[in-house]
Amino acid sequence: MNRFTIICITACRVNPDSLRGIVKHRTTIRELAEYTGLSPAAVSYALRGKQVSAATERRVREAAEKLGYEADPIARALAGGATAVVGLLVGSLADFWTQELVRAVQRELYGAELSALVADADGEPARELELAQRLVDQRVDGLVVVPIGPASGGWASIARQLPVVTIGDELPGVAPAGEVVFDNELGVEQALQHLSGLGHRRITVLSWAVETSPERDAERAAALSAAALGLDCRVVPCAYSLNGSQPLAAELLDDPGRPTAVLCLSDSIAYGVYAACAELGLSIPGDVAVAGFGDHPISRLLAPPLTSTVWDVEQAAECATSFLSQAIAADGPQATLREVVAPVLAVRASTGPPTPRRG
Amino acid sequence: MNRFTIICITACRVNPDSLRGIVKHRTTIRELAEYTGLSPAAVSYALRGKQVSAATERRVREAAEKLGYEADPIARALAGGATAVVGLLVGSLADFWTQELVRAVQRELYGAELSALVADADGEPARELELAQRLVDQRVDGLVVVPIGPASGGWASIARQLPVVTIGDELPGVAPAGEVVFDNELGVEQALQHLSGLGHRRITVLSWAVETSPERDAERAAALSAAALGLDCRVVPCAYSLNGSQPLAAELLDDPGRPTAVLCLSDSIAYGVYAACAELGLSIPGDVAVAGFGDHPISRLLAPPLTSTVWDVEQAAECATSFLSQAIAADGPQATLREVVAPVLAVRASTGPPTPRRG
DNA sequence: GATCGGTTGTGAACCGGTTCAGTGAACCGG
DNA sequence: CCGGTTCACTGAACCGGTTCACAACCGATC
Repeated sequence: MNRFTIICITACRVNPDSLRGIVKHRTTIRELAEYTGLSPAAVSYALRGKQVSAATERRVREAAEKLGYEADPIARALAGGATAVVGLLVGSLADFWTQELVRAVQRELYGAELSALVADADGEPARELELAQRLVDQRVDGLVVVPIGPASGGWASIARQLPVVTIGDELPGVAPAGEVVFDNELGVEQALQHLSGLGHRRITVLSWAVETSPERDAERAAALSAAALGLDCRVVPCAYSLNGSQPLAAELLDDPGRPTAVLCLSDSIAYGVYAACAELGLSIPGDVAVAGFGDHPISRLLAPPLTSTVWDVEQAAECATSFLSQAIAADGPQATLREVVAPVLAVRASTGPPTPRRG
Repeated sequence: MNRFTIICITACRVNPDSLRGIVKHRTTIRELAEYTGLSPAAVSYALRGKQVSAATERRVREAAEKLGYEADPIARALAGGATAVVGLLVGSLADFWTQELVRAVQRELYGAELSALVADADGEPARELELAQRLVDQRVDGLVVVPIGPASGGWASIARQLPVVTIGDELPGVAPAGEVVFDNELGVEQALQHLSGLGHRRITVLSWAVETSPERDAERAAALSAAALGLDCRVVPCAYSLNGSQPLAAELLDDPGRPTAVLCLSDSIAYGVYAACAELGLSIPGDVAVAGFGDHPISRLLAPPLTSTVWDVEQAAECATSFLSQAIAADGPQATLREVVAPVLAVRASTGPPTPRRG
């Protein structure tokens, strides 16, 4: 059998202009240098307003405008510059409040001309540090963390490499660039006082299943015991989502000796309690009073509307972004910026006085 | 006044090993080359299993393992390789269903060892393309888009540069790498049939305020008119969020000639209607029946539980990620992968027969 | 034994910025 | 007029990979 080899040589002289729009060519700094008659180094400096005369800077800027030059973020990152990307690491994206926080942070970052590389530990504390390292490898300029894991040495090492801002819980011993702290201690105290005031004595706290450091654990225990004067109060760790809390709540409430009130440290958890109550035919707040934490926009639409502790996500996001921007601009270790967000208890119909049990 | 100049010279001989853990040093490909006695090029090839003998490949892999070598994603990206980052561009992160989708996509991407650069157009269609371009500039390997804007020429150009997968609406004329399509036409038809079957005649559809292309607009109009046989059906565009829909719904319902049923093309919109009803003292479904779209996990917890059209976010996310992975691996234009997700109407207590009006 | 084709591996250029050391020119006080 | 600064800019190295063109080597074929 014969084999034919067909050779086809086409001489092709393409006018570069005709490629515009088909293959996009980014203007490089060297082209800009040639155009302005300067060296690439001078252009690089000029664009960042350093070490050049005002006249040159203006000339370069005009040329950049004209040629539509924009620095390649990847090349800039490799050379050690900023990427304008920050990492946003959350403990559990399944939690509705966290979702709202992500939205708010995204909006703020857009205003600050930053992009976000979002990572979700999906409720597994062990995954947190690995994801953080991955973000660092991507050369993010900074990190916003909503921690659920313990504050290990790995965090300290990361915080030394780039600015880290925490939202919600702290990472003790890490010395981040900024902290937006929720005063959980006070929040829990207020909520328990409210329930206690209504006459509840047997209360269960559904806490998030966070692998806290000893200090934070102690903090929380202290808050609980302090506020719990005279209260029969149990703390149960719980998955940070609706699907996680529903079965746990069902088990907890399907018992004549059930608590008269449940305080959930996240609205997502409270939603699971609602679902469990519906399943068991228990009425809220008649059979069991329920309070949440975070105050998701939907909570006031539930039946009954959910009593919840308001944590302002907009404020938290604004602070965190501002802290991070400052730390990135400062470009060196500074004192930790800190903002404590005060809890406000929004009392709604899901909490009322306990009804006396027959038996 | 005297000036003292203090010169302090400290001869400092640092053992490189002692710096470990203080400043993290990434092993580079050249170090790995030196260690194995090969050239950097050979190592690069070996790590990607190309053009090298099996023995060499094994040797390099072992050395990489031993030295803890991991390729720098930034350098790789600059050299034209893959970044293992994909862009996730959503029309409105304020929409709860979109939030769920983002969560699901994140989880899938984690499984595929990809990271996500998330961008939110925040309900503004004009912002969509700009954000997409920004993601392309960041050298993402691909793009997952939940579009709200029109399919302009800009999209076609982007789809030619990298794989694009759409979820939900399509971008006609763009030829993306993959499409996960929601059959909105059928979904709307089913919902309207349900309402019609209950006896509703005057129905308002609160649609998302999407700047659709003519084709999609026509599609939707066709679906509506086809299903709306005998129905007095009005379509009103609405912001894609609770806060956006509540005032609109309040205005719409504060009118004796109000519709007997409202079909919302997103659960977020329906939540706004619930809020408006609470405000106006209208009962659901007695005074007005309400149906949603998307079936957010919370919807079944509302009072009354919301009738909604189920769009499975897990399935959509899985498909989209799979399509994108395939397209990235194929590394060249392929036929568009396509999956149509069928709507399933979950009937709950928020829809019932209309009550006759007095007057 | 010369030629050929295929496999492995190398050297160097390249991606597109940043930055350091160095050079000339202008400037200044003595 | 001279030594010392400061200013504005340049050349070249560098970040850490990828890839192209080519060389060395091998066995098989004519």
